[in-house]
Amino acid sequence: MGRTDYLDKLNDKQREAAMCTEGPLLILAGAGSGKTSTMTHRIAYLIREMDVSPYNILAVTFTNKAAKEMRERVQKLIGEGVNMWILTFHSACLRILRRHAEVLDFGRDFAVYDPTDQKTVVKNICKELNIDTKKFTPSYFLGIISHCKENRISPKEYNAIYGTDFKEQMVGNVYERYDSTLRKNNAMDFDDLLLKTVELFEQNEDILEQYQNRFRYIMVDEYQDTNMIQYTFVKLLADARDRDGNVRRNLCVVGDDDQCIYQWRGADIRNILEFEKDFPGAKTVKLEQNYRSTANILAAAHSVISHNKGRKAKKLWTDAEDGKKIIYYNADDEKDEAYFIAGEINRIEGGSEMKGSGDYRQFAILYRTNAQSRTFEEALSRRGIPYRVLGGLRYYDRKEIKDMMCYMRLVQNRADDLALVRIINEPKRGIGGKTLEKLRTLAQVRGTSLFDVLLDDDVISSFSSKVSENLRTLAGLIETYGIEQENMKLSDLYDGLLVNSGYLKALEDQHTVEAESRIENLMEFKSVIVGYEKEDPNMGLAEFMERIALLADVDNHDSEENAVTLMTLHSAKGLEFPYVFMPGMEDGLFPGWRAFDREDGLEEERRLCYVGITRAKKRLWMTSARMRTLYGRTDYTRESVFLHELDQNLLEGDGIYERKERREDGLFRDGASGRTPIKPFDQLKYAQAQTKKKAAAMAAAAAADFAPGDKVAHAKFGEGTVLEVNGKVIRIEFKDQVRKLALGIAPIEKL
DNA sequence: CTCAACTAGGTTTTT
DNA sequence: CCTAGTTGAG
Repeated sequence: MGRTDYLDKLNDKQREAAMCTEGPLLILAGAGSGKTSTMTHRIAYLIREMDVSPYNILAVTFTNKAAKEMRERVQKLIGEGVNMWILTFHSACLRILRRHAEVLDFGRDFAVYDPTDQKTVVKNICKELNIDTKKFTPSYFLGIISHCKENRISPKEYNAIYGTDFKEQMVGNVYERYDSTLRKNNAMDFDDLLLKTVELFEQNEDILEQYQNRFRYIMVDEYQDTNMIQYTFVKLLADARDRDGNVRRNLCVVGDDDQCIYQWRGADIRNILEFEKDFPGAKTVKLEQNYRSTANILAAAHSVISHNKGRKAKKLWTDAEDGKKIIYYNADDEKDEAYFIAGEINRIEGGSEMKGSGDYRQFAILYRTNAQSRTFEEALSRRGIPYRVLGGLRYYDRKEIKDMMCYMRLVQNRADDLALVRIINEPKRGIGGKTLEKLRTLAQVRGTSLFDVLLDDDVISSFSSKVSENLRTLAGLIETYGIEQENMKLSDLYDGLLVNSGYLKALEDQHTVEAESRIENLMEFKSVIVGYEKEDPNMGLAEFMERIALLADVDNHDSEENAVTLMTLHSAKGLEFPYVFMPGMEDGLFPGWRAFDREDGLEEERRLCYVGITRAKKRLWMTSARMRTLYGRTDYTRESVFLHELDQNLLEGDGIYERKERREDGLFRDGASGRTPIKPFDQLKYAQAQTKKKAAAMAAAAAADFAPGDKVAHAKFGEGTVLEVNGKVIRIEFKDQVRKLALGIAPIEKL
């Protein structure tokens, strides 16, 4: 037995969980209760005390970030680097599938299609089937397809079950074609990674056994967010038998039913609620001591989440001080909200708590939707506060990055028609719809990939000399690098493709600001590649693609960077910050409208709110805006249900935070401020209000522009109308669009 | 075939 | 507000 003093850092419950190594174990870990610490210590304990080889341990998480953190912390505990499977569900499956691809009739280098690729595939199918994509959007089909895959309904089964009406037949048709297209392209989507792995296990007992024997100890993080297929994956691996026939089930799952926020994506909260039923003899350990937040923050979180029904009984407690109260600010509009938050960050940073240390990493602004980030970016940069935005448009979704990735994908996997179509005329090679159509039909008739058609010189020669020349060059390029990739450095391959494809030159010739920034992005991508190379000098193309395919934007951020963090509440799960802002606390935004479609939609939003509140260590702000412009429309709002549910005693003052400063542009009259009284939330009224909302909002917006006694003037301005109040231009109506203008436009007299 | 100009539609959350 | 798709002129 080694020294176990590293376990002293754990509290009794945590230690109990860490040292319980055999049989099924459920760790109900409340927010901030030292979940990761417990898990990593458990792994360390297995290795150091129970003589378990790291080789025999599998730990799965949902995010790369969580996997990375766990690995780092385990390494710290047991010393040297360990080659252990601490991976996300998807990357674990991907690894398994690469090894056994042939068994499933896939090529070893199958591609992984991201949502953009999926959309393209469905779009093409819709075109083939003459489906009006305005009536049925690609995402409509993809939603159903994904749902099917999560619940293991094959296209055949779907048709058998649902083939009744026209719409369902159409969906079934699309699903079937989607599936065969991916297979033909030697590609899998995210859902496939799990689905095919489960199928592999079920259809090949020997392979399953091989993994069962290897992974004798399995741990699952965020178990509350597992869906049906993930559950099956875990169950298959855990239901192993020992030599003497006993079921082993050394499965440890960790989670918190209050933090289940992915039900909309198929997560099944029952997995955690019924763990003890699924795995008889399971032991349950509850971690209820919170080490993260002040007592006030914890109480606030509790006052909100306790409105949910059907929770596992547990209550977090803490030794920490009460701390400051929660600040609520009801802003005029989203700009005012953003300026307030920027001001508060300045105030705290320069205040007694931080004494101007300039450490902006301590702040986070957590919003419901990515669309909200813009206003904050503006307000923060005006005040010179550094920030970084996570999520939103993914780095790898940028056109130029995707294009280069497609070049690389094609080199790796020539059957990837999607990639070829994307880059065949990028840069411009004079290949339009007609040429492409010809190639497509040929490929279809011959039953080969598009690329194979390009290699047929007879075909190529039939085009005009310019086109055929270009196509030959392209095909040659891909072919050459296909051969050379083996003994090439990854970054050289990238450079080679970038230059020899003409992609870089085409951008350089544009001489526009946009092209410049694209080139910059491509250079940045190169440094990403070089970074990977440094990590592993032998990294091949396949491995690189694999690593990058499953990367989310959130994983890409540098946590060392001194900046305020802006991200969605969803991405914030698992993180913590001393100072947290939760803007947009308005019905319709948070909780979002869609929450009312589902039976327990509101409960899920409430859990999201709980997640947000419990991210805060020291202080928490909540804000709302009385008027909000989102997606170009301005609407009046009302305060979020969650604000009403919050224990009002925990709010500073009586819930009203007096504004410290006014916006200097003077768009709003002083008399306009004032707080809507708190009324109990009434869902029915709320729904009715929604139907009348548009008309009311339009009338209200018009009335809001001026008050009785204001000097109002209209004037024609080109094709639009200018509205001026008290000598200041408020807005311009242009055709049917209303554009609010930045100040600085000339007053009417001067027009 | 390419480019620019315009229109229409869609906007929660992610591996 | 965005962007993706369409249209029409070169």
